[in-house]
Amino acid sequence: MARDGHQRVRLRDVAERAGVSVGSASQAFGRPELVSEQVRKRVLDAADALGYAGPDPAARRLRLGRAGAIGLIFAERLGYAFTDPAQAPFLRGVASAMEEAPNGLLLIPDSRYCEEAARTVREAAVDGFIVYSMPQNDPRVEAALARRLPVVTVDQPRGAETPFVGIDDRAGARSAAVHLRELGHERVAVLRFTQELDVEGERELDLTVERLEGYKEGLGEAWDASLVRVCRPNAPERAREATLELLGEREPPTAILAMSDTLAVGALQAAAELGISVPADLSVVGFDDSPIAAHTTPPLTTVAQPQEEKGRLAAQWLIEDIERGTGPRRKRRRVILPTELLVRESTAPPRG
Amino acid sequence: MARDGHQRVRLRDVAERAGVSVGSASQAFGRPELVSEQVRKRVLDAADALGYAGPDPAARRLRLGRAGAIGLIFAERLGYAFTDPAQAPFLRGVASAMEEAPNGLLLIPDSRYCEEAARTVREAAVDGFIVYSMPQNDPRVEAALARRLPVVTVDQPRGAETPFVGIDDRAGARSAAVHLRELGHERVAVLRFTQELDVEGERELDLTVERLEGYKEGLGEAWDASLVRVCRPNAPERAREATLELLGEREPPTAILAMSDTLAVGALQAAAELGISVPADLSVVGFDDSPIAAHTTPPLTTVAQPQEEKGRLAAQWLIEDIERGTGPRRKRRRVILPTELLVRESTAPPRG
DNA sequence: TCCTTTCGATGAACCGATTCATTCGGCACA
DNA sequence: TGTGCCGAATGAATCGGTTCATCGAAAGGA
Repeated sequence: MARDGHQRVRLRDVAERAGVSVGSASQAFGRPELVSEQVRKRVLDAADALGYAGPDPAARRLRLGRAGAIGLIFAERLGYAFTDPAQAPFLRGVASAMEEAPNGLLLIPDSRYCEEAARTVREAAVDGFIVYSMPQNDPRVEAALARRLPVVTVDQPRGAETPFVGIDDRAGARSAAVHLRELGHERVAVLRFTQELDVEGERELDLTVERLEGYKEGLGEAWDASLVRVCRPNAPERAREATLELLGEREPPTAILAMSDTLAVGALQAAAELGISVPADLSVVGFDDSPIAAHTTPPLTTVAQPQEEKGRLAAQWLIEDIERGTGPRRKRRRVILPTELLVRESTAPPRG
Repeated sequence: MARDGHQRVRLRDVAERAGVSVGSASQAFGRPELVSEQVRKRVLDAADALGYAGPDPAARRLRLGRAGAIGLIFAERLGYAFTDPAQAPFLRGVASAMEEAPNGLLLIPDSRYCEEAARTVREAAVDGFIVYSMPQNDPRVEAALARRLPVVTVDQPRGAETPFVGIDDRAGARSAAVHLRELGHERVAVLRFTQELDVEGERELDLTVERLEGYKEGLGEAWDASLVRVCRPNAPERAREATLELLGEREPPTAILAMSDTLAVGALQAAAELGISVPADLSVVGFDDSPIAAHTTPPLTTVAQPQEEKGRLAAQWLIEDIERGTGPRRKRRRVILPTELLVRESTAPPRG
């Protein structure tokens, strides 16, 4: 027995030591009911003695034709992706749908170099992909589609010929705006995501456009383009700065529509810094109903979207497609889940 | 060409169509410099025509002996894991260390059934594992170690014979407690994690014990075991309830030590609900310096730990080990990164 | 013209398993 | 004793590539 740098132990070695054929050894692990109790024990003992950890995943995968994992392609750099707490419920949904089978979830980190990232997609050992909030024409998305594996798209891009899970962003945004109008707000600022995700190429997030349209529709004549601020990345800091700026103007807004709770948090923070009371002097509405929304001070009025359900559905559909194999394509599935305005304590009629 | 249920296209088919050997076809993809421009073009064209998406990952992995991914084993059910925003920076660190090579990050979801989870670990196509904050003797950890792949442990478990990255939990906790003592607090409550992670078997998180010890040391004679509350899971809700209860007592605490920012958020919320001012009437100290800590109201005093650095280091070490292969084991690496008390605005001397 | 290089293509061996058609041994029954 | 049957073990084929020793042809040099 080699001491430190021991060779990899193969099934063959185990079989040899146990004095049986590789076939039998394989059965002993994979389907015990096909071999005699005796052989099974001998094989297991031999494996033990040799320190054999079980069949090599790569090899069995090749033979079985299944990777036992699904890939998840994120919108931004992996790191930033995790910054938005709204994604946690989505992942939870995905995970819950995957609990039954021993599958893994392969995150595809976005590399600094786009080409590398696409390569990761091409070389990923997975049975299918979930594409989550990606801009259209992203090289990773294209690489995923090129692999001809089952793909389910969530939020973005909407156009592709794949099953799609999304929400009615426009309606959700509109409901937030209408809420403020009904409270009587006239000057409403908007904290929005950036439009171009990449410096080069105008890769738009439809989602951003949709929400913007929704705000516009809901605000009606109260819409004021000069009160729109772009926040990039989607993190509190930029929102805080933007809000400080907005509130410092001669005629500050009485309410803020933020495209995410993360941005709303930044707005709340700016208000607190300036001693401006929310909701008495400023109303704030978020989007997502992320886990933090209920725990901010004051608790955030926000547009809830069923993130967990989205994740669960996407994973479920994908797994179905994978299991059906290259069978007959069902008609393209597509669902738009509803949003709901959750009125908490960050909104109130404007003063005066 | 089959229409819908088209067969999988193999390299062999491409080679045949291009009129070259499989060897050459392989080279055309893998190392273009070894074949003539002419052959390369022919192969690529043939691949195109056949809709060949590139070499099958499973097969090439088998041959290459590298999976091109590392596994990440989390503490709790995958879903809950993502609930704690403190883990985001850790993941970011891991991701950043992985950016260079086209690697994937395989999350191992905890199944409802422990056995399933261990099986996922056994069958995961990865080159190594990062074990992150896991209780000792967890079946998944054991499965990971049994695979004889490189493993790096973070936070937990401390005992294993693997490279280890952690922080000085006790010192961190102590510094938080000392801070409160120096401000003059006498009655200090503690919101702690649970000790047993599983109903059966007392699988302790050393981390919890360590922090508890730290608090005890720092508080000295102000330590009062009757003011300790267990919060499970690690989410604001339980902390909120516990805090409401604590503040409703006849002689409420003037300060709270929370083992995570997530718990601290719950405490802040409870205080806000009761109209108790933080920090005037109640001081709160968190742990982690998670992304939300700076954005709570008021901004949270907390023990910062270098999550991102932990992630980066763990991934770096793991990748080194993987690349060195079964080479000579270096002496066991182990690092305890420093924590730092960040005093923000949630702590002040007690009233009166 | 003949001998060396050099460059590129070839195809067999291999990666580590699973599967399945076949063979074998033993037992029951006629 | 011969036949039939059944459960269990066998081992070759296969999964889809990569690699490398070998070979051939073309080019260069004497």
